[in-house]
Amino acid sequence: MTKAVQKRTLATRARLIEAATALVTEKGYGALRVEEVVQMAGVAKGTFFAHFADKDALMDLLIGQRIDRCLDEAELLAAPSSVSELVEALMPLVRFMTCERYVFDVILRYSGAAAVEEIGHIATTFDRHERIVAAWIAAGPFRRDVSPHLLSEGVQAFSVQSMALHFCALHNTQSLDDRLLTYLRAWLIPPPAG
Amino acid sequence: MTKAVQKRTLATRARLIEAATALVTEKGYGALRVEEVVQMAGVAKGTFFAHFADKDALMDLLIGQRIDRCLDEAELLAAPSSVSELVEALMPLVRFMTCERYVFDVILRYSGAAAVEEIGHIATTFDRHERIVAAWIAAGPFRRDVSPHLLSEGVQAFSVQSMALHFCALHNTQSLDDRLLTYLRAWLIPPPAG
DNA sequence: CCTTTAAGATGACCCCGGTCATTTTGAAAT
DNA sequence: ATTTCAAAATGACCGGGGTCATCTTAAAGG
Repeated sequence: MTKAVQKRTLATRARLIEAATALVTEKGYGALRVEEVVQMAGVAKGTFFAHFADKDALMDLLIGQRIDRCLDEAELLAAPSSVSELVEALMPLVRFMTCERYVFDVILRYSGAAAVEEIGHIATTFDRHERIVAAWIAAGPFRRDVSPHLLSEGVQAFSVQSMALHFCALHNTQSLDDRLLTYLRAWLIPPPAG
Repeated sequence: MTKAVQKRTLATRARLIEAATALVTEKGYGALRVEEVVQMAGVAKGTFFAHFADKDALMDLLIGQRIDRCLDEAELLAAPSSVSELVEALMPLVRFMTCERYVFDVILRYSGAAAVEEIGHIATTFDRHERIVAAWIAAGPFRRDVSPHLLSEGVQAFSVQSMALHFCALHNTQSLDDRLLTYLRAWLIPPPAG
């Protein structure tokens, strides 16, 4: 009964994504124009919007895919055994997320999670990332008075904060990784008893 | 020599802001249209952009003003003596920031701080907020192994995280203040010695 | 094969933010 | 008063995202 989707549909969709990917590779995410995508894919503009709710939905897909590849690599890593190793492990993703201001904006908009009906790719990757980091934390020498899950959410919060300040005119004295290191030491290492 | 600014200029700018404020009050921030603002103010469209770099710059001003009023009230409060009192003190601002999805988006975009040349209103209010909270923390029964400044930055990070998850389809089981409370307990209260 | 029909594709059109060559205006200099 | 000129205002225009009535096509039923 769910056999309504035609072969043609998938082909068109694939061509759109292929064209978009090529254009992003060539000129970056922020410079992507729907007009150019449909022209390169050889379809009409309306067709684009039959496949994607809006331009952001395509961005969500493309960026989500890239993030997923980062996470694939992250999963191969051994659990970090110190905060600085953790920062090291987080950096590939952080670097992608800050490669363009526009990319960071889209991610913020979609991590804080899209429309309520449909859950986007980026929101899904945030979940996946949270689980990976939680597993690292559970295996490492970090505080144990709260759950790895909560600690992992905190790592995300501090990562976002570090990235936001990285783009901020008021606070670009410290480097992104130094700042993240400072935050995560305070968050993950139990202070000496007092 | 710096006497180039005419009276007319200030009057026009005031009319634009007045019109925008009225329209926001009537229909919300997300529904604001530049076209309507200039019509109500009785000026041409081009004039708007002679006074504001873009629509976001006006939003930055309007939202920044509202945040400043929240902070004025926050400054009158006594320093909170527990995490739950702190959350209580933070909530008025948090509630405004989440009053519309659009408002939260603008704030994220501008707290992460606008163009590098010009520092926006919102970015300035984030700084002010950080100082107010740092003073509260310094006066309260919170951990002392790291600076109030750093702790305050963390409070902002967790506030943003809580608001983002509030808008997220995947994570709206817990209420915003409950979530913030959980984060801040873990952040501000030193875990028992171990 | 031909008919039927719903999924898919189309492109003219709209909306709205932002630009810029041109015109108007205020006030300083003569 | 008149001239001058830079600041301010103007509105036709553009770019780009998004819509929708209409046309095309794939494939199921006869």
